[in-house]
Amino acid sequence: MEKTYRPLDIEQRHYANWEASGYFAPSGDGEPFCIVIPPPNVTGTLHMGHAFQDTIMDALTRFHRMNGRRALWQPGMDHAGIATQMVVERQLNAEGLSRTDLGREEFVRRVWQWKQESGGQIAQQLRRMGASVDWSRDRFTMDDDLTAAVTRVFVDLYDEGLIYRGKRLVNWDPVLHTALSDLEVLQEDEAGHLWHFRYPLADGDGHLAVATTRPETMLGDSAVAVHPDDTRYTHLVGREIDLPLVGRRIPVIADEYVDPEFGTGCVKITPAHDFNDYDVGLRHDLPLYNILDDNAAISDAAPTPYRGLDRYVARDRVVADLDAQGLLEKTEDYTRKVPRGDRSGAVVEPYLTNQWYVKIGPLAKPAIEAVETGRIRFVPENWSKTYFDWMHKIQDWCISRQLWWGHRIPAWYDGSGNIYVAESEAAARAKYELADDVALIRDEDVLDTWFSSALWPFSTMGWPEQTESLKTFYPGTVLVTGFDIIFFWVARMIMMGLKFAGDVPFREVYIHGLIRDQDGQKMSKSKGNVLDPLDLIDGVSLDTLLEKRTRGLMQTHLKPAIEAATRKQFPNGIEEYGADALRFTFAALATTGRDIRFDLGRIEGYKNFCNKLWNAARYVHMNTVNMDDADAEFGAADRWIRSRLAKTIADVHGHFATYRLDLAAQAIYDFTWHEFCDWYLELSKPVLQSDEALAADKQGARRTLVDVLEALLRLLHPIMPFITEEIWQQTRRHAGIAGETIMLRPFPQSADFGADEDAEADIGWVQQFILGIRQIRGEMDISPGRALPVLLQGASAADRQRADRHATLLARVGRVESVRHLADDEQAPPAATALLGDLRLLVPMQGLIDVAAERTRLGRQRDRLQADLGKARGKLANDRFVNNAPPDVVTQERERVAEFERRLGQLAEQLEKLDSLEQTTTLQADNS
RNA sequence: GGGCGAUUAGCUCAGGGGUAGAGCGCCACGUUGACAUCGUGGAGGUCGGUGGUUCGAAACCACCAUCGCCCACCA
Repeated sequence: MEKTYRPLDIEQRHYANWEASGYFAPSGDGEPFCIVIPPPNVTGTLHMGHAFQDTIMDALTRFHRMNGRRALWQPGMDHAGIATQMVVERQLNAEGLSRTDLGREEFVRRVWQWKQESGGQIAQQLRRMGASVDWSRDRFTMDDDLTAAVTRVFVDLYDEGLIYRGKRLVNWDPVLHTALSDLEVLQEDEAGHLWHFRYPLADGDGHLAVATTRPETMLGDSAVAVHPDDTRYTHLVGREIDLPLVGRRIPVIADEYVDPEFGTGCVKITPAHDFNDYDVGLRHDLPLYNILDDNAAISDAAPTPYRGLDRYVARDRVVADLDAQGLLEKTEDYTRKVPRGDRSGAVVEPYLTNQWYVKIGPLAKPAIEAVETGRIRFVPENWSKTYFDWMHKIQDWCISRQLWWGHRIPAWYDGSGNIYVAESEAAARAKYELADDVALIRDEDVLDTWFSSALWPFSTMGWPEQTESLKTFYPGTVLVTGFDIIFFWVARMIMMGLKFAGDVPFREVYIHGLIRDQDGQKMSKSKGNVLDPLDLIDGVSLDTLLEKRTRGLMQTHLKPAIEAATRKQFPNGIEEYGADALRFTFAALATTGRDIRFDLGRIEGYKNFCNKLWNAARYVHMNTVNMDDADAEFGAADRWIRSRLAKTIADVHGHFATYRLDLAAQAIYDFTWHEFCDWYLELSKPVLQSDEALAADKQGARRTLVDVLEALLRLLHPIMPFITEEIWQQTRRHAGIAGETIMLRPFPQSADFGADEDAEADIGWVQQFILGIRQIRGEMDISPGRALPVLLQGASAADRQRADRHATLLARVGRVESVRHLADDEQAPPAATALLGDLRLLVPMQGLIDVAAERTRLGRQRDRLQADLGKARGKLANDRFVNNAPPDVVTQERERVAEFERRLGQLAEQLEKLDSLEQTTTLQADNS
């Protein structure tokens, strides 16, 4: 092995081998385990959120696979209707073409071509992350069989009356020219105005005032509403208004919807362009005036002067015209919510169109129950509340989109506008017994991308065929996803799964947090703070990083600031950390449900951890060449590390079971670094490097080194697959283990290594001994290389035994030159002191130790002890504590006080000696 | 307007009714044949504030502050 760990040399080699060997496919006959990947957009590239999520899913999959489960991580991609169509349309625009120039068929062909050539980069990036997805089952939401599943679901829902077509207000994106669902519309605060207009009463008896943020919509007003209990306006209800600019007579109506406290208490009602007004219109049977067209320009339904004007031009014109007529009362500054399409960013209009809807109530009810009854569990459980909140007030889902890329709606119309829904035109003719000469035209619309995503857990398994996969891997075990798509995706999968696959789609939903930058900001292209996971794996130069962060920037004025910030944070670019360090970082930060600030310090530290492991392995391998089957005797240190490993393994199992990858990572890290490397490796050296040590003892140490390392690699494999495989390929030979890959070896079990309390106590004593000596050495500035003589005072029989038994360890690891027991009546020489229970470790001072420094050191210890003692005594002096606290707590407190007192006594004695010593020294100095 | 979350060492974060933790950073010393991507020792926190429950609160409860997120039709 090389002296230092170099990730890039090894990672890609192993992945290629795993994939080629078919290791990712489910195998064996264990209990099935299944995770479906949240299908990334075909247009997408891997970002930090993916990398984080994929790390979690891969760690879980590898863990369960190693535990004997028939594990499937189902990969695939989403056709991403709007996003993909936008990408290809942009390309066309660059060629001076539009999609209408091409026509639908040719355009769709172009999209497929784009997908073949440049779609799905993310699949390669997933490989770099080490994702053990079963590529042989890769699926795309537009594949023929998945499309068939979509069509089938649509037809079944339609036949059952759960899909309907209706004309009502939808969120209309005037740039993309499509309807959007409520979820795809983001409400954003924007500065605007509130205009107060006077509307003259038709009988010439004055006017009333209305306030609006959208003056142009007054062209479509059907009424003015007041609150029924608003006595200011009771006399106006039932009278009419002369609508200015339009010349229409509209009524004044009373409706509970109006808030008398707001504005003037009079609301203009525009049923065709506002969701609330639409409802008011329905209640009062008001006419709808659709004054906009598909581009959100003023339509022919409005008076001639405004026709064809953009909505914002029309707004200015309306305000000016009303002002000219003296009808503008006042203009206030006002912040309002502006709805924008989440893809286009365009301001969305409530717009009257024909669309397809899913009647959601009957689907939502069982989906709510599934979570209420615990058939599906959210982790952390808190998120079920978010789920319920949304599900209880869920609205019908608008599923039609006026796009070309997507699953085309399986509905046909005849000349009279009758609708026929079936799997195909032929099926429709058969189903509805239509004559061949009836001309049918297919609906132009496609389905919301999320419609097919909702079927993902069973469509990928071959549904509606009752395939072996479906039977085995549905329901899935756990879904791993971000809270941002609980509504978009999780809820809809639950509804569709229950409806069509006969069961919940997964048993648990693990919700993880968002990856943010070091300042807690969301990573986004426009902020220029994006980190590319591949750059963390491979490293990147500053120049490349600057280029990536500023390329294609919309707001070019931010470029200098982004460059400056990037130069400041990454003056030398980003070094190469490797996929394992990145994965370990994600795992260590994966506390459930909480957002994560990505900290480069952490990944740096975990790369060092890789190096630590690497070098520990080098040491183990170095000492275990040509292992034979000679008899082995396990010494205390061997039994100790085995016991510690058993404990760690048990902890890791527990942490995986509760999805606490952070705690699992922490437990492994601590064991590896602070127990195996810091202690066991050091403790093994005296045995292995000694000429006197018995062959069986040496064999015991060798056996332990290689056994523990080998198990540790398996323990770590789910989080760090590459480095563990690389090392394991050597370790297995030393350990005499068969098997071609660590991936398919069993996950360690606690019982493989027994707990050993005696060994833990024994080595615990050795550690305390050595730590005591080290502390003296460190604080007294004694060279680490210098071996120290140690005197033991007040040793019990057990202390004597241990000191003898572990003399070699103390000598070598503690750098102790000699250990001598002071006789009971023997006067201790001046010495630096460490306490180990009743035992005192004395390091004679002669020529070694500065008396004043030792006194300061002991004084500090004494102060600390006294503070603790004071607190403990205070508690015991409190009757209410003694009477009310649990007896064991009181006992424990008494023991602490005794312990503090004993140690304080020892320290006081030592300090006294130092005092007298110093006096002597001073005396001598005076005399000379 | 509702709801949720966060606030612990300089930074990033665990923890959790009785003794405050890790990594990074900091200080000192150190080339002991696994590792300087390291070793050894050390410094550093009245756990956001106030009140309550309790023998005991950093932890539980209430309120407040600050920050963040989600949902919602006030023109």
